[in-house]
Amino acid sequence: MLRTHTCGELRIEHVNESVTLCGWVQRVRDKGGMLWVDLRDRYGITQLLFEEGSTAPELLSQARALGREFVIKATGNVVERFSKNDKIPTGDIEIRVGTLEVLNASEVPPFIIENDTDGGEDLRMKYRYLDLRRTEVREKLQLRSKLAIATRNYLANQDFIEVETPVLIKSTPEGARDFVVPSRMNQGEFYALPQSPQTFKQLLMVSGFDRYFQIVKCFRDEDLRADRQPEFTQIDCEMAFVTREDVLNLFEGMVRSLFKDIKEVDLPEFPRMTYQDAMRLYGSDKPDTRFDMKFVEFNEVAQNKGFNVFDQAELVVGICAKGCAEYTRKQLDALTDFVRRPQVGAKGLVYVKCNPDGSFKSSVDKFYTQDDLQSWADLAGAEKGDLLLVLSGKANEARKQLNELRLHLGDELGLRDKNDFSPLWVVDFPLLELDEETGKYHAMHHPFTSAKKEDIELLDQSPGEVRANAYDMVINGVEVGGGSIRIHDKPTQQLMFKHLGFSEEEAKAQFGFLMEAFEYGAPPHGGIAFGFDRLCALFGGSDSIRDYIAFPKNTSGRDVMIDSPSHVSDDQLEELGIKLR
RNA sequence: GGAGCGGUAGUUCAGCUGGUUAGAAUGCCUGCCUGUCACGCAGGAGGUCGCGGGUUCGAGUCCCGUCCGUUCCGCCA
Repeated sequence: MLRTHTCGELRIEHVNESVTLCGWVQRVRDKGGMLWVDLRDRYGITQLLFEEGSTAPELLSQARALGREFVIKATGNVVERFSKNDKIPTGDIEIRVGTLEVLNASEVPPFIIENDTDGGEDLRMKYRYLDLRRTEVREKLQLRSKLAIATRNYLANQDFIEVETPVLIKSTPEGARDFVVPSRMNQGEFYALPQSPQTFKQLLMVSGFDRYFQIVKCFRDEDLRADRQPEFTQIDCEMAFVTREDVLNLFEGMVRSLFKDIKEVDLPEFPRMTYQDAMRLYGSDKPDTRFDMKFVEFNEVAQNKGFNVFDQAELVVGICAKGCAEYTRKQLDALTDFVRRPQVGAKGLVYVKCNPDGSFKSSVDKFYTQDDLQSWADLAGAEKGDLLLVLSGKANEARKQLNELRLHLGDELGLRDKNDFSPLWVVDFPLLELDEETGKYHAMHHPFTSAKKEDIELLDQSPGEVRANAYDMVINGVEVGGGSIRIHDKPTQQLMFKHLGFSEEEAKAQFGFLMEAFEYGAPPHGGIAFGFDRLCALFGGSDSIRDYIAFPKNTSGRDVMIDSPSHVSDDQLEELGIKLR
């Protein structure tokens, strides 16, 4: 070992010990007769001292030549500081250096490697290895590591077996675009990288593994977002001989245990909300339940009073913002502008101020009497001092728009505290979703999801109404995980493929192996997969998952550090039998 | 594929209605300083205003195109 201690562990009781530390020069403070060096490693910072008179002149000039991020080894005595620093754990002591060795010099870094960095996102990504030296970023990866280890421990204690599944698999047309890998030995053919190990974990159930999990990389070739990377990590889980309740209970237990162990947070019991209720009350299948502001439908009281916009709308829906009656014209205009942005797409926004004196002031006073507005307020449970905000239009669109407004208001009113955690299960998702462009139905979750028994007969008549045995875990409006009870017999799976528009041949070509496996004693099974990166970001209180990934990609899917993707040589293409346009 | 915002010193940014030599902070370099810890003080170096075209007597500033970054919509079984 080059060192006797780390830069984070020396305390007052180590005084008079001779120690050797290694690390990076964070900063040099030259006070003329005295000179200090902040020496940093991942454990902390320890101050080195050089002093005119007591430090040898050669050593002093050696220290003066140090620059930021030099890697050095320093040996000396631990001494009590003359003036202490209570901001750092090692602030009571410093090292009076006797010998100094530069292990490696450093160029001046392109940005300052401190928590309060001056580096922009782009630059930090290009020099990610420097960015990772910053405590703030390092701690996020440490959190990730702790979460992964705690997850493994929890599941191992529950008799889960971790199994690795292949990364070079088969492309399928359903769902997200696949990343594709050409095969040299089978020219003209391609592997695909898995979007999830879905079929493999189901086959493991057929194999009798009973309880499987894997913390596994998955890949989707779709456009990126702050919470979406082309390669991401799932906690992928599957169990045999279980009901939906078994799955929900076990993984609610897991997440509760993670919060307890890592954040010392006791989560409440996770309420269950149907998809239908989630959409009706929050306009979202992943409602942020940290704050209330549930939707109120005003059709009964607002229609047929002569206000054309509402009269012609399928749905008139609003929210009650507590204590916001004092919003100024400017603030209301800003909210209107917010919902009219193309990303939200509402035509307008109606407000009703419930004044402290019991009167009402609204943007539609021309059409509604004070009594009318009183009935709105009654319906919404609005009190004096509250503000009603109302949208209208086609039901689905109006709900979606109001959801955006609700979240925006939640932010504005400080109702979305990062240290609050409000979990729930959203259950009974629709099995199928109508694709407006093609007019065809596709699986909302995936084609292996089973339908609720009582809904199966609707499959032919009104496929859109069939509910699935599918569930999402939602915390603070983030879809943390999702899963389902699967189909485990061939006829049902065949029926499902038929409804998704697969011909028998297509179904067999793509998933024949799975259906064949179902003929050899497949047990009933179901599971769940958690977005591990999102879970980490949630624990860390971030909206972006990027800092929880050691080497993430930018929004164009590029790694700007190694500069990938990149062209390959003509020889490589030749070998693969690929010709570029 | 679409929309918004951004691109000016190593870095983070300012730069008004187009007008002389493009600024600040920080970092970097030099000097001074014996208790600093965001040390302080004095001085200095540092710019293809993303790129291309246009309007104009004159463009960092206005217009068009393009590239890059970022946020969102579409997309994400």
